[in-house]
Formats: sequence, C-alpha cells, structure tokens
Amino acid sequence: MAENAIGSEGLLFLTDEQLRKGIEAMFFAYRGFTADPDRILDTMDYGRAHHRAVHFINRNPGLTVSQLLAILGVTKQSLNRVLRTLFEDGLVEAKVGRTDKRERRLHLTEKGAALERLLSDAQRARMRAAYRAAGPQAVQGFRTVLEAMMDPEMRRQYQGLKETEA
Amino acid sequence: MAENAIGSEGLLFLTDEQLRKGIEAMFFAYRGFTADPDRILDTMDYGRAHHRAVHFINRNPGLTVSQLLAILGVTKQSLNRVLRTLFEDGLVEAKVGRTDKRERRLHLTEKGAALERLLSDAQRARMRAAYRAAGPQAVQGFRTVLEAMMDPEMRRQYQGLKETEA
DNA sequence: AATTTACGTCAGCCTTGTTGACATTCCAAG
DNA sequence: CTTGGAATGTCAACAAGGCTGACGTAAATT
Repeated sequence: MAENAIGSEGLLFLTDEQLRKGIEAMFFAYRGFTADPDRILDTMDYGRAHHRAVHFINRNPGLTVSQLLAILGVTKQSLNRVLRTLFEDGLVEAKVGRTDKRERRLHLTEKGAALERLLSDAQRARMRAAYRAAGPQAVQGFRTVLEAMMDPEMRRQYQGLKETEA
Repeated sequence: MAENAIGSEGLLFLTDEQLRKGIEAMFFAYRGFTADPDRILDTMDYGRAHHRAVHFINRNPGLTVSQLLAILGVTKQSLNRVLRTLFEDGLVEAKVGRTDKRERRLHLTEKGAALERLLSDAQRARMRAAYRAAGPQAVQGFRTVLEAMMDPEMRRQYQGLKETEA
C-alpha cells in the first residue's frame, strides 16, 4: 500500500475527500440541529431569529443589547425587530442598567423562560440522542473540532461572556 | 463526590450544561464554516444558495433537478431562481436525460468548476486548519456526532447518492 | 460644554425561502 | 393507444430576516 494520501504523519483525515465530507456533514447536521425548534416556531409567530435571542438571553441574563448584538452578529435594526416583538408579547423584559442608565439589561419573563424551555428541550433531545449514540470520546472530538472552526472572536463569546451585571 | 451528574454510566457528557454548550458550539462554528465562502460570494452577484447548488452539482455530476431538490430541501421555485442565474451565467449546463428525456442532468461548466474551486478552497482551508488543530481522533468524533445529529433521510443523502447516470 | 456611547426608529432594499396555480413533455401502465 | 402521473419550468405574491443610511435622544465621558 503506497503512502499517497496517508503520508508519514498519518494525515488521511486531511484528504480532500475527507474535508469535503466534513463540509457536507456540517451542512446536513445543521439542518437536523435546527429542525425540531423550527417546527415548533412555525406553529407560532416566531422564527429562528427569535429562538436565538431567547436562547442567549436565557444563557446570559442581564446582558445588554450591544452584547447580544455582538453574540448574534447582526445589525441592531435586525435585532430590534425581533426584540420588539419579544417585548410586546411579554417574553423579554429590559431593566435599566444600574451603573449605566443607557443600557437595557435583558431578561426572560416567566413566559419567555417557558418558550425557551420548550424550544431547548426539543433541541437538547436531539443533541442528547446524538451524544448518546456517539459516545463520550466522540463528543469530546466534536467539541474540539467545532471550537477550532470558529472565528477567534466567536470562540471568545463561546468560551464565556465577560462578567454580566445581575 | 456524589453521583449527581455523572451517574453510574459516566454520563457527564449528557449534562444539561454539556448539551447547551454543544448547541452553542454548533451555532458559532456554523458561522465560521460559512464565513469565508460568504465573503467571496458577496463580491459577486451570488449568495449562499448558489454556493450550495454548485457544491452539490460538483459532487454529483449529472444529478437531476429533483435529486438536487431533495438534497437541498427547498422548493423547486426557490431552486429554480438560483439555477436560472447559474445557467444564464454559464456556470451550469443541463443535458437531457438519456433514458428519461424529461430529466435535466446538471453539470458544471469549466467556469462553474472554477467558482466551485474558489469557494471550496476557502472553505476547505478552514476545515483543514480545524482538523489539523484537533487531530485525527477528534475528527473521527466530530464526524460521528454530526452523523448522529442528521435526520435519517439526510443521513442517507450524506452517505452517498444513489447511482447517478454519467 | 462638547463629544461619544447605547439605544431606538423610519425607510428602503436584497436574498432566499414559501404557496398556489398552471403548462409542457414524456414515461409507463392499463 | 390512451391516459395518468412524473419531471420540469414559470408566473405571481408574499414573508422572514438580513442589510444600509440617516436621524434622534438620553446619558456618560472628557
């Protein structure tokens, strides 16, 4: 057996075909990843954008609009359209910042938390099934590769937001 | 140390927090995943939808419109808008099916293949960097989890299209 | 007092998805 | 040989969720 693709460093996994397979895996898996919450959202007047906002507000209660903006990577006009409906529907509330009164610190209401739970239960169920099927070793690798795939800035967001005022 | 989260099966990786981290990893990583091709596409008159079409036509030369439809999971009207511009710009050509003349078998032109290469070089570069940083073990796990996350139907698409007429 | 920051808003545009309706061509089965 | 269904395209209308640009206000900072 020649050492064509494998080479001396055992780099079979860097083959063009391997990389393309990885690309397609991301594509198809992301579809599965969003499928369950999307189905739920479709029955309401919300979309994936609302889900994202609710998710990150839940994960970082009290974050400011600009922090959320940075996480989501969209324009404030785009985010505002979403936030407005969440306010109007009483899913999210904003508290004026203690130290800086210009800031609006975002929190889920009980109603908002309920929606978050509904969506994230669905999404976590699939995640859990995938994790269980793949095993802890694979999960470790999964997280490692995903992390390496992020933009450095996003990796920082992922690894933990700066301390947020409660 | 209590056996709260870990339990008897060593299921630390199925913790709520672990699952949520996985969800966020998918979100941030997918952004990185699409960032480079997106930047290129923005300089042209194309979007992510064109990229997807070109990618899968390249990977499965001679596939039919309905096959592509099934892979992409969009409506024919949506796909057609994209395909039309690709035809007009001479990136894709359709050959009438040999056995079934209703079918249009899709192929990239040289120009189309050039675009595909441009986009996929960028995307693969990031993939390669992530793979290299994570190592073969992690890559294996990455693929395993992603595969488990797909809808069964999509998993079939992923694992290989049915035999396509050349 | 002047500037900058955080946030909101109006207006308009683009891409990419959706439904629904309808036409054509062709295969396949009765 | 006719007929139903499959494969494809097309017109129209609409929605979600991005974007840019411009403008306004309140509060912090210098």
